[in-house]
Amino acid sequence: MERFPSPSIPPFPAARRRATGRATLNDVASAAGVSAITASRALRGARAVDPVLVEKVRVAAQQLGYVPDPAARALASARSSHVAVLIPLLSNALFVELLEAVQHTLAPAGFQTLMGVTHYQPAEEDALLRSYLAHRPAGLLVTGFDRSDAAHQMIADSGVPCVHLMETVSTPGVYGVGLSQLDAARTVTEHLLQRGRRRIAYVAGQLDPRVMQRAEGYRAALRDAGCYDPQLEILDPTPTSMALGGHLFEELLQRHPDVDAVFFCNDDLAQGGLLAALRLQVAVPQRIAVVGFNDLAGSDQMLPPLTTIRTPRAEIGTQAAKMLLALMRGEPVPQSTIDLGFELVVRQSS
Amino acid sequence: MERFPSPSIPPFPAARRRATGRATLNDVASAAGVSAITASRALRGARAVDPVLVEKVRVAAQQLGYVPDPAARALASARSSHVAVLIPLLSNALFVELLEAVQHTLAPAGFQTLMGVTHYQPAEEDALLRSYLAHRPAGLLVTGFDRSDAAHQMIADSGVPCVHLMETVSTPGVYGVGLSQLDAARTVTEHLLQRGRRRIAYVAGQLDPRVMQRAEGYRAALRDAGCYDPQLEILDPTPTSMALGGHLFEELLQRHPDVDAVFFCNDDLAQGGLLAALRLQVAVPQRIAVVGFNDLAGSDQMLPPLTTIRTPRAEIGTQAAKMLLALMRGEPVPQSTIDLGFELVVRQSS
DNA sequence: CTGAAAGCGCTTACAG
DNA sequence: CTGAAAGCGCTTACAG
Repeated sequence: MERFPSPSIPPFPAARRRATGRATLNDVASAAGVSAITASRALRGARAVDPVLVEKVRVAAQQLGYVPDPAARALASARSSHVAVLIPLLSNALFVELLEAVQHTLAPAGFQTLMGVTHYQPAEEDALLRSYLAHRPAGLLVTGFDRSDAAHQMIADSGVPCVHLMETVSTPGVYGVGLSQLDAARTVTEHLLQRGRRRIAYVAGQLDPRVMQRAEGYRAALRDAGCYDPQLEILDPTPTSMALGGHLFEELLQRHPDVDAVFFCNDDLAQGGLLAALRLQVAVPQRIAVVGFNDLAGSDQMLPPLTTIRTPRAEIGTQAAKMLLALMRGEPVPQSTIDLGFELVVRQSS
Repeated sequence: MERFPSPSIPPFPAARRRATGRATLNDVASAAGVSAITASRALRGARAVDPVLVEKVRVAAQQLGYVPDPAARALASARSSHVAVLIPLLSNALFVELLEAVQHTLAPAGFQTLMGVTHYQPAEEDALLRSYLAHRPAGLLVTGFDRSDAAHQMIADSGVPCVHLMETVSTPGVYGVGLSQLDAARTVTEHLLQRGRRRIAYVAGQLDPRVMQRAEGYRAALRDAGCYDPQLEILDPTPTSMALGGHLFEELLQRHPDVDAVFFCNDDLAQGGLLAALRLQVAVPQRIAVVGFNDLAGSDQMLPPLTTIRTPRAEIGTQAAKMLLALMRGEPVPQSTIDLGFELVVRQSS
């Protein structure tokens, strides 16, 4: 009885294999009786391949449970299946909805979304861009047009197709899907004017580019009506929140007892303001009208329900992703800028 | 004068190059006067390399602006720098905070986060897992322990380190960071009992596993107190929202006029309930006490401020990411399960 | 419409 | 502590 039998059949050649055990394109090709490159083309649906062979390859891939290796594909083609999406913040529901729409559109097309949060910091955006661009993404989605020169340069140099979210512009060769923040702000301000308000405040947090564009819309409307008063602007760089909204609302009433309307730059601020009014027993809209921006979850549940501007962020995400898809595929893009507009939603707070 | 001068210097050899123009590891190696493999080891800080050479390589990489190609690295090492994170929903702020913490911990360690949203659908989770696992992620983070057999199998077969989020268990070999949803629910229910409430309702949406674990905690507490009444449970599979909370609150009051407290399974529901109470002029907490779960943004701003359970989701994200980092590096993990607990936050609604 | 060859930019596994 | 060779699994660029 051998305790340590020497194998009668020699072991496999001192394997240098580092294979993962998964089926490879070559496995599929030999199973289908074609070359690797034909299998590759058949699977990608590229170029003309004999339909009979395509079917053979399909079946073989199916049977072997073949899943293409994204790393190999990226290395060989110098382009990955990743799309990097840079958004300022995740704590603003707006961007969450934007992101979900993007992902929902990109995923079925075979692209993975790499999300990066910039926290409104140009330096963070630069770092993310540097890191993500190293991955040679197939496409890039960024928020707004304001960024560092270095960032602009990196994007341009990379040659990666890029679509800008949330704002509108008309610079040729620059792609974007959004709305005019200025026009929307002007619209809701004019709504307050039409309701007879004259002492209208603009209360803002975060002070990112879009918040400042809204400030411009607010100013334009009030200047046209001849009742712009810079004193009625409260601009706080703190990130927006319901708590901040309540706090700034109180501050506003103390500093300007004669104010008869407030335009909050974002709904979370406005919701906090509405709650503060309830706490302070300030009648809305009788004593003071309140309006917000974005129509976030809960605004319709407030007491009174909040008048606001509905922004089409989901549609922005979808359209931007579709535009990017076209750019990545080298297809023609009918228009480089899409303005999706906005909607004034009048509820009981104004 | 030649209109079409033929070049005196021959063009570069009919290049088969498909290079990207970026510096490669070989460029760095020759600039530093070492072999590619030594440069590779020096840059990764792996194995012992002569400190002098390490420095040379560092300088060369710096000067050439070398950025390693993740695709090549993934292909050669059969492991990417991606970590896939599967969460149920992005519309619940809880998961957004969890995700941010994860990303914040993983990014400095050089890992990219790939987020996937399952919408609480096992089939969607299976599809995401299949797709993400094809990318050979370095690690995996999933929410909870409930999933399809296929999903469990895929995770196990992949050999990819995996940490489970949000719940606690003690299955050996299974890694997790979370809290006992049952204990937390029991605690807030006991709080209501201590305040003298006896007709305590449980109002829930979504009905995901954790919501049902909370239901068990609620039942346990009430059974112990001898006042469990299954009639007082309203279980609605609809996703939670403030609007749903308001709606279910009204329904509850109509069906059970004698109810003296409500435990909402999530704060958004509770906030909606509180607003509905205000609208209906139902005194909280005098007529009815209201408590929530998670302590989401705005709960402290409500009227009255909401009593709730604070869950440490950011800390869960951080700890889980750290645990995963250790697993990915093959470092020992002191304990496979971390229970981060919870905190009862008593405000004026109870 | 199809294929043989080369190469993408790294790391593994062996040697020394 | 260092390196030459091979290979990861695809796609590109040429030919035919």
